[in-house]
Amino acid sequence: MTVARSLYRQCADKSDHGSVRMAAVDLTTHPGHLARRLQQAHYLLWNTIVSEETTSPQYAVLNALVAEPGLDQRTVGERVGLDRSTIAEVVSRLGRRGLLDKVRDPQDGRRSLLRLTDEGLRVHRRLGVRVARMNQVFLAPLAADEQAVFIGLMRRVADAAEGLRNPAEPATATG
Amino acid sequence: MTVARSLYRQCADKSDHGSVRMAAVDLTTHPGHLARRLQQAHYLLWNTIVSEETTSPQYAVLNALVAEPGLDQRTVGERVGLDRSTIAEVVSRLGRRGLLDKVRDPQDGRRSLLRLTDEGLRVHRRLGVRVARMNQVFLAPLAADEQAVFIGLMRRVADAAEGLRNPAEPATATG
DNA sequence: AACAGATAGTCAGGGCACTGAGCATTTCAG
DNA sequence: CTGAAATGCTCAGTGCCCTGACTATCTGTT
Repeated sequence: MTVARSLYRQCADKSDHGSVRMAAVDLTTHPGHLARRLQQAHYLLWNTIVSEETTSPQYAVLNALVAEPGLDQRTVGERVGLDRSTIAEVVSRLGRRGLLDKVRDPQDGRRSLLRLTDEGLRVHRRLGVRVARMNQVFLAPLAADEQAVFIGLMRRVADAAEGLRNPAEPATATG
Repeated sequence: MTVARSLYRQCADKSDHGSVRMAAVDLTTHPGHLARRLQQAHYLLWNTIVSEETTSPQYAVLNALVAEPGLDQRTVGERVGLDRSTIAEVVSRLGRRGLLDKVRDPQDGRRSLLRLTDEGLRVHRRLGVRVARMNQVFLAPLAADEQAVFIGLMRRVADAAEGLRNPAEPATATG
């Protein structure tokens, strides 16, 4: 209701210059801007604490394949939240480093089936401890109960937006 | 304390294959992974609700220059959370579109001073309403009080990590 | 005046993330 | 069985984001 009003106070009075600055908003109250800064913070911590070679999205892919070996590329992307183009790039890099194998599905010639190599498994295992430590550092500014709340809220917002991506099938029966 | 243990349960027993999957973690409990997904969600909403031409970081730069016209490039980057390389690219794009002017500081030949053009001001004003609407949609899955909590938590985590970037001057007087 | 260090900006390079176009394969309707 | 629709993937193009190397300018010493 009043949110839009308070965020963007149009200056009806125009005292030449002083009121022009009123048109600017405070970005630290914008969730989108904070989400971006949060991700940058995470990028930084990952790079210093976890690994400089293996990125967070790459680790996510390795992790998905540890959980479900032989998954096809599209599904892996869906599991970790990467679109078709991005998952292709990430998989390509992991393949180039010999961390996973990629084979055409004999049953369905469109699919690419992915499977970790021993080296891929080893990298995933080695990084696990550091990832946990990084998570602690990331959330360190919050008290224990706040951390739980924070994660819950992030998940709910992210999941909600996920629904907007996959427009949800029109539910078969229409008339 | 127990966080690392619960997040990454090493499988001591090895029943061939079933226990291997235990090594995988649940990414939906990882703040970093959620931060990435959150930012993607924001990107999507921005693209559909606010603008396809002007991105969120670009808007942030415009906004900073509305608040403080004639600011130098580095400081603008600091205000909106963009490093020297990224701010250069964003400014270049905005300049190419004629939304801002960039001039060398006569007082200090290293600096580039930035100032919005009339068109830049117009774009910023036009987007303001949509940005507010987008923020509402983004936070819609949360109740009003939860939204406030969420923003507060994000800000604290982001600000804390900010400190790690700029190692903080040794603070002059120590004794 | 000269030199060392700090500072602002550029450039090259690598990675993530999206869209839109296009290709091959599979599936389904007729 | 055949053509249309759906599906999985690739490719080109754009933009954000970082690091490390380099240039130009300024500043404080000596």
